Amino acid sequence: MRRRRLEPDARREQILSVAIRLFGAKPYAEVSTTDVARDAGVARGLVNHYFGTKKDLYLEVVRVMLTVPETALEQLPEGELPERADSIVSWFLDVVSRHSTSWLAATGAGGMAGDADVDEVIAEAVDVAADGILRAVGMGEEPTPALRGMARSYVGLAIWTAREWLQRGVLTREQVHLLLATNLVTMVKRVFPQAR
Amino acid sequence: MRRRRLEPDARREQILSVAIRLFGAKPYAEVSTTDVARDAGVARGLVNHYFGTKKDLYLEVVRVMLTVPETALEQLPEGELPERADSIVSWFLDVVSRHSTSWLAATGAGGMAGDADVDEVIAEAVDVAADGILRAVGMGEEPTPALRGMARSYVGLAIWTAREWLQRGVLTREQVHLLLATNLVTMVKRVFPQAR
DNA sequence: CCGCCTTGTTGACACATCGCCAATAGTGCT
DNA sequence: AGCACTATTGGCGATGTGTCAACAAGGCGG
Repeated sequence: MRRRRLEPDARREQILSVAIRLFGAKPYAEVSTTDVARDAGVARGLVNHYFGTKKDLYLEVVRVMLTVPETALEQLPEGELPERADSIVSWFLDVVSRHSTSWLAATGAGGMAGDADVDEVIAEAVDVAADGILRAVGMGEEPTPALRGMARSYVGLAIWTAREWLQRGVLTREQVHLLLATNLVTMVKRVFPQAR
Repeated sequence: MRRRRLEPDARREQILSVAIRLFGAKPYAEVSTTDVARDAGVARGLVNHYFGTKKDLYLEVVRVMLTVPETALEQLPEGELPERADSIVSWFLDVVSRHSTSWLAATGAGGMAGDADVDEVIAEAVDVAADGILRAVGMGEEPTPALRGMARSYVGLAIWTAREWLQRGVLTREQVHLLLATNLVTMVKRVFPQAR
């Protein structure tokens, strides 16, 4: 058995990519650290050495899966509210459908049966998305906690609806788009103003 | 060690109630069948004897937690759409806040890291809720799959928003009510009609 | 080219949890 | 009281996880 030494960063990266693949394909409980180690061609102890506990590794995986999307909401959409809403929704659906499998796995992890650490990772990603929404609709100037809460609720709607589309396939993209854009307009005009 | 014999139904019920308490307080992974057995004053093997696997027990627990709510949407609300929406939302918030802890635990299980069986149990509960919504707004006559999907999305919004309220406490009940009622009206008037 | 030394890597040990099943002992019935 | 039925037990084997001392790959100085 010839064993090779790698730079810590490289080895860590390699193990992580294997873990992402496995956790993306099977639920948490059905992926053992032995599986990860075997697929990475590495001793099981090394996984713990680099990532600590199995849950720590999983948290890292989910964090990566959810961080991918936040790449390009840079250019804020122009125009009136309805057009802006369309742009935002289109962008969201593009991103989500591109990494659908990993995105579904990450959002489906939505709690890991109530685990606090996993919840926190997801909550952070939702926070980022919610702030992005508020900025895109022109209400990003130091929002109140209540306003951010409402925006997070909308993100929740978006996640659920996208899952309905990608996972169950009962909605077309057009229907999803309509649903999300319409509700976003309603939120901005009728609900968000009541947050004070 | 005096051991007592119980009727199978009684014993099963007793173990289940203990399991509900424990799974309601701690996440899945942090509750061992040993804990359940100890709190029930019973050998661990008996838990398996009555419920099969640990996950089977957990499924039963979640099923009970989510079935509680569907008690009393019997009397359909009267009046025009906005009034109906208010009634539905009020009913939902009442039910949810009454069993808040167990409801939070059950919906927070929303995925258990992607486990298919848990997902299915939750999906069934969401289905029931979605059909209830459609009936309450007068669109319950054999809905198309797309319409039911849209209704499920709304249920998702309701779940997320209620969690935002009960768990994080950044929204008042009034704000939650406004958000859900307003979006429900929008859904019924502008989105649901597009499902064909 | 060779020995050393740093440190990436391994293998095994201890521990926890779970599913299973033969053995045991309550409990109602004759 | 004795018996039969079955609820209940306790332990076995398998699997998974975290830890840690020991090992060796590969660069460096001599």
